[in-house]
Parts: sequence; structure tokens; C-alpha cells
Amino acid sequence: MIDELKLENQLCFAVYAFSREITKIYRPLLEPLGLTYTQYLVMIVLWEKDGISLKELGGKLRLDSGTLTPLLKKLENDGNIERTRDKRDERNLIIYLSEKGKTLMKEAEKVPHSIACSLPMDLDGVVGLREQLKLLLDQLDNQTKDNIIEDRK
Amino acid sequence: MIDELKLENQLCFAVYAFSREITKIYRPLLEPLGLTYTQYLVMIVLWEKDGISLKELGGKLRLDSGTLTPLLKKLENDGNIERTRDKRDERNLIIYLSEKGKTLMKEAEKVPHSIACSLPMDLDGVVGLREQLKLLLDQLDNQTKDNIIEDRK
DNA sequence: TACAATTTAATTGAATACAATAAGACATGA
DNA sequence: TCATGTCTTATTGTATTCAATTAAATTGTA
Repeated sequence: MIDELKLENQLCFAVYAFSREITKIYRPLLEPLGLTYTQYLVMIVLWEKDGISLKELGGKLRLDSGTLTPLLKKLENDGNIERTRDKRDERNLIIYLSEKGKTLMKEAEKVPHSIACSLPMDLDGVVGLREQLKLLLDQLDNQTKDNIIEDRK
Repeated sequence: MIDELKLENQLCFAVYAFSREITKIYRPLLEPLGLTYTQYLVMIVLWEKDGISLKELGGKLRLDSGTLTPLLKKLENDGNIERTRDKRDERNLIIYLSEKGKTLMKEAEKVPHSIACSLPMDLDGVVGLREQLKLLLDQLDNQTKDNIIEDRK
């Protein structure tokens, strides 16, 4: 068996395992807020910019309507958001924070510090890794874009 | 809103998004092998060590029986593996590669190179990031272990 | 040997992910 | 304007994930 196929040499597995471990660290911190990890990410986007469309939300989180539609219905059911249609263009679903959803931000502001304390890294380490991953994501996006342009030729 | 709560400053989101993007790169490469990404990881472990128990497999992949039991049944249905009980201890489920599963490795050996070409990184970059993440995972494990020992006191 | 504790898988229920498809709204050119 | 194409969201089906619980086998021990 070639070395490149061994589990210990898979970058993909290291990323995948690390991502799931981080999610597990969030769970008990978000449970008191009544949010799951993905729901928390949606709320983070809305706290930053209220009244966003599903398409824009999906763009920021890299999630499609198949994931977001049921998730947003759950957040609405729980009273954290409101889902309305854009009057000017009924195709667009606009998502607004409810009062409860706005209030929730105050509690959520404690979360990042708790997480930082749980990670075996200092601030420089966190920033370094984060920016490296963001750069890689950008480069992957550009590659995909190039391929699409290439396909059109 | 505090900066630490913004999406762009979340290490967790960068890891989570990057992990999902990598999975999307694997999909078309694994489709001809009839494997999903998680199934591919299971096969990688078996190609390295055949006749492993579900518990040991779950330990290596950091997945529990809730995930693995249905996944292994699917792999057995597809003829890639065989699930048997340990004669010495009937609690243990031992997983063996079938002939088809063994043959599949030859095709899978092309996958790592294809992936490496799709990533916007050179070998040093891949190794560096991978080892950094593996170290972080180890440190998280040790933290958890310490907490359990702490709890016992 | 009984029987309580432990170990290992399987099951259940909730929540994601995502490809593929459908449905409805809007834009645009003949 | 009307037929066609595009855009946005919703739905469907498959495949994970994981916590919590159950069930079966084994072990340790009185």
C-alpha cells in the first residue's frame, strides 16, 4: 500500500477530524442558548447584518437552501428570527432577527472567550491558522471560477 | 457587536468551511469507486489493517457506532467488506475486506495524487498544515483526558 | 456459582449537508 | 404581450454525525 493512502498522511482527515472536535467543544456552550453549532453560525451572520436574504446568507456560510430552509424554519419556530418575502421581488426570502434573537447576542458574546480558553493555542496561533485556511478557501474559489470560465470556452 | 463574534474572525468556521470544500473535491473522484467520503476513510483504515474491530475503527476515525453501524452495513451490501463476530468475544464486530474491497485499493491509489493537484498548496504546505492539525488534535485529547482524571478526584 | 459492573454494538431521534429536481417569480426579446 | 430563460427558494432522497438509550456478552467478585 502506498504511503499517500494511509490515514495518518491524509490532510483531509486531519481537517475533518479537527472540525468535528471543535463542534463538540461548542455544543455544551451553545446548549444554554438553545442553539446548535450551525444555528449559531446563522445567528452570527444575522447579528452582523440583519435583514439578509437566504441567498446572501448561503453565500457567506457556503450552505445551500437544502440545509438552510429547514434550519431557518427551526430558528423561526424557536422565536429567534422572522422569515419574510421581499416585497420588491417575491423570490427573495429575507431573514430578520426577532427581539429574542437580538437579545441572544448578549449571551453569545461570552462564547468566543470560552472557546479560546478551550483551544490549545494562543491568539497568534488562532489568527495564523484562521488566515491560512481563509486564504486556501479563497484560492479554491478562484480555481473553481477559472474552471467555469475555462468550461465556457 | 464585539469583533470576536464576527464570522470572519471565527477559526471554527474557517475549519468547518474548508473541511466541507475538501469533501466536495473528493466527491467526483470517489464516485467512480462507488464510495462516499466517509466510506473512503473506512476503506483506507481497512487497507492498512484488515480484520479490525468496530471499536478500533471508531477510535482511529473518531466516529462512534451510531455513524459506523449503518455505514458498514452499506459497505457490506455493496460487497466491499464482511462483518463478522469475534469467536473469542462475541461482543466484538470484526470487519474484513472482501476480494472486491481489496481490489478497490488499486483504483483508490490514484486518488491522493488527484487531490494533491486540486489543492492550492505544495507538499510542504500540505505536510505543515496536516502536522499542525494532528498536534492540535493530540493536545485536545490530552486536555480531555486530564479533565476526566480531574473529575475522578 | 450467582450477580453486579463493564464493555461493545445496535438503535433511536434530532440536526445537518448536499445533489438533483420542482415550483414560482421575474426579466427579456421577438 | 407572451413565450422563454433565469433566478431564488423549497422539496426530496441519500448519507452522515452524535447524544442517549438499549441489548447482549463478558468479567470480576462475593
